Amino acid sequence: MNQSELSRPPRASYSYDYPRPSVTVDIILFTFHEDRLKVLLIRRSHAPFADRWALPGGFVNIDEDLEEAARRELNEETNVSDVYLEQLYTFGDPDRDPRGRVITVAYFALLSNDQVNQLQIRGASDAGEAAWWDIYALPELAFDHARILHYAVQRLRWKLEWTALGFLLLPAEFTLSELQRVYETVLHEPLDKRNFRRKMLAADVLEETGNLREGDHRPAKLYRFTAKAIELEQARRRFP
Amino acid sequence: MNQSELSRPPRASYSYDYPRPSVTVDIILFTFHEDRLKVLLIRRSHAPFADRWALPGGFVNIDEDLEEAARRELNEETNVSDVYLEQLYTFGDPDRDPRGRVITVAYFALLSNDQVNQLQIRGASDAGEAAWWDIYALPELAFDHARILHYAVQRLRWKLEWTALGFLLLPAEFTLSELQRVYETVLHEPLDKRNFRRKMLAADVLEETGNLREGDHRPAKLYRFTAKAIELEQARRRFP
DNA sequence: CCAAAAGTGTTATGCTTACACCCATGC
DNA sequence: GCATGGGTGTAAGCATAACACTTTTGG
Repeated sequence: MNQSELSRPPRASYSYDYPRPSVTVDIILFTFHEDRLKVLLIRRSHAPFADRWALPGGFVNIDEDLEEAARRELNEETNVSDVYLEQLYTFGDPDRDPRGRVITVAYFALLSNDQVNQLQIRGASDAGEAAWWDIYALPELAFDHARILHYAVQRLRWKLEWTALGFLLLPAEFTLSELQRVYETVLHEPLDKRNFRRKMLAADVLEETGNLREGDHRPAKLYRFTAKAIELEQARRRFP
Repeated sequence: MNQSELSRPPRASYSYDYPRPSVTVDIILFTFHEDRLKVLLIRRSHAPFADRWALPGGFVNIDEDLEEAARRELNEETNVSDVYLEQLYTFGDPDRDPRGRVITVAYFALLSNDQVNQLQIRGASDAGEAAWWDIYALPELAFDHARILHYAVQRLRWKLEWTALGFLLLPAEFTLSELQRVYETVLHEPLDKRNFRRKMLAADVLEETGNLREGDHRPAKLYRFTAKAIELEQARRRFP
């Protein structure tokens, strides 16, 4: 920024007299549950948009980093602390909140399937109820949250196409079919089983755990992601 | 955001009593000039970081969209109005500005070579002098601007690898060699001439203008980007 | 033995890469 | 005629996409 502004001598109005916007963080927390891609929403209990569903989030404290604020808010509302978080985009349309200027930094988060069950959603008091919603059957959302969520879904798709992040939505051990279902659900298109498996295995990011998923039918091998894969995925590189 | 926060009944402190950060935009304006990738920097005239170079930018007005703020600042300091602009990232480390909490939304901008010459850099008054700096020979920067700029260069590389944005740095008509030099400079690696040309032409985004660049040696065909290419580049798709 | 999901290979096509020489012009 | 940058083709390797049947288990 022209932070030189900040240090200009007082003229008509001193720099710090500029009216300041409020800054919030919003979190789009995705998970994969019962073959559905889900997002966590909170039901608003007050106007505006009372009873409408909204993304979890809240104010950034004055001495707190943005990502830290996102983690804190998420932790306050869901009790989860160990999630993948990445900054998505900053939305600052002056009319996005009817009560005043609120700029929001949106964060995109992935929660593994097994964390979901342990998860204790708080905030039933005045934050209103919280619930997981299927991404393909959403209610009407408050503010510009529909737009934010749409943007987040696009980003998630892109991530899955080019990185190995898919596993972050699954439990530590999973079958290739389960992984494929994640990809199919997120990308919203069917994938060829043989090609999917070959590509995934060729990427050299999976290893067999030695365990089997016993179920109704033929048992399936369980896999986990290798530590190497988790590093690799940080470096944004083409990847299945 | 949990904009529900905003509407919670007053408790210990009313929501709007939260101390608010300042919000600025910073612009990383790239161009390509004399075979160098350049960025516009402004010399600070006041503390902190007096005499250090910084990215252009300034406060977001209370009723102004973020991108609008970026365009306004850019226009105020450089007189350019028709640039490619895209949001880069939001930097919000509480200590990034020694004078207080300043969150900055960074924008990434591309200016074509021929716009550079017409460009009248203003702000010699108290914003200090402005200058184009070679990206590979930068001075020390104020605040966390080195980090922001580094991030912007990464984004620019990525853009060039996967989209056809390269032409935004060049004049309306250019030779394939000139285009190749842009790519080589930005990516910071040599490219094979035949492969580069084939890929570019195969992408079906260039057309001959019919004119030739006359020079010291054999004249070169001039190309322009097709209208289609400019649309296509919006859709983030693999591309030379 | 039947239903259901797991698992497995081959071929054709297109993209990527590596690589070296002739061409047109100005001086 | 020579120096300089403009311009061109081919072959090998690799990734992708399309496609159908057998295996293993539980009931």
